[in-house]
Amino acid sequence: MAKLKRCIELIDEGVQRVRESVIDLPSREATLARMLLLSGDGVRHSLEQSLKPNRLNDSEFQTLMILYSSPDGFSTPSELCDYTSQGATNMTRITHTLVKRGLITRQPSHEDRRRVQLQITASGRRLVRKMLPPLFPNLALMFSGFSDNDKRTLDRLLRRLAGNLDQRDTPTS
Amino acid sequence: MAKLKRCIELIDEGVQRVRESVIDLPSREATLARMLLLSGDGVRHSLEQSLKPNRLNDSEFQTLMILYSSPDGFSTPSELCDYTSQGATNMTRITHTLVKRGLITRQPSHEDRRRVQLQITASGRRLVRKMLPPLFPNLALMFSGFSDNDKRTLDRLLRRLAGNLDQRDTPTS
DNA sequence: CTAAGTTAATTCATTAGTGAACTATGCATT
DNA sequence: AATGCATAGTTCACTAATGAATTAACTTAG
Repeated sequence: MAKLKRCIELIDEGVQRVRESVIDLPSREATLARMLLLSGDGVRHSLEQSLKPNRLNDSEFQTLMILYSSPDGFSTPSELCDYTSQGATNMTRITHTLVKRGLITRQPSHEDRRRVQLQITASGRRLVRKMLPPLFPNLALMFSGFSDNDKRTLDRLLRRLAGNLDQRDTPTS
Repeated sequence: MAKLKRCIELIDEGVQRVRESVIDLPSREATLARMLLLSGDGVRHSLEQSLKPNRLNDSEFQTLMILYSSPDGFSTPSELCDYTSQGATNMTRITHTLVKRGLITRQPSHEDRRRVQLQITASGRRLVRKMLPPLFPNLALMFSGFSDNDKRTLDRLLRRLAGNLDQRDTPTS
């Protein structure tokens, strides 16, 4: 990494050259889409660098954070799947590793015996409180040079993009 | 998928709740970072849906596109690694699958015998020209409702973000 | 009450991608 | 020419995530 700007230059050049041989190429949109892919990967990479000392990856961290922020500290695998856009298969693995590390517990639900109750442990809460503050400087750096207005605008545009992306897989027919 | 908006709502709620117990949480930045992760994943998912009928994933497609847009249709694995931010290991795999499908050729370089010359084939070019146009409507949908000004702004903000992310892994010390 | 359908979670096989170690070539210095 | 160092590409072992099939438990319609 540490060369996103260079990648964007290469995208610009590539799109430009493809444009010469492919008519109607929506070059602005193609470039934006590539930059969004790149930004997402860059943010994830930066985040995971910060998480690495604690041997958690992004999806494990996210899962732990949801349990942390849940009012009672409880949830279930399927709920966590919804929240994290992970498949059930992967969530099984994630929760197993978190259990193994003593950050959460799993026990069968009494109301619905298909379900599994997951709960964050005291140790899990402690880890979250320890991990969060060191992430803040990264976030600040990431958006350094962004005015309040820039941030609001980016927020607005990303929400609109999300709405549009949702359309795609919702066949309107 | 098809629920990015829902995920963003959950992020909003989660960040709000974490804010109550963690002082100094930069909630706006945290939300933006999560939305960028989500957007990147959403764009990739949408793109890969479109690529699937041709049994290519994003990194294979990207690799093929670079060879397509290269003036002479030539490149080398290490160059492709730079362009795609893929590791050399993975590029070995990617080029092997593209060769197997007859979309590119590989032959040892004469100038430098460590190198491998990769070249897109006529069949590879044909596939690219066939695949591109069906992607355009998706790109249009993705940015529907975006004014020219919105697109310019998003472009500008993402470039700035990329610059900031590059800082992170470049220890200024 | 029971048959059919749905949901929750898991297992297994497979795909993608990474890091470390290795081979071979080229390059620079003496 | 011999030594040391850097680069290009590969292999191998491993991690992360997905899709298909499976098991068990709940739900609903007849």
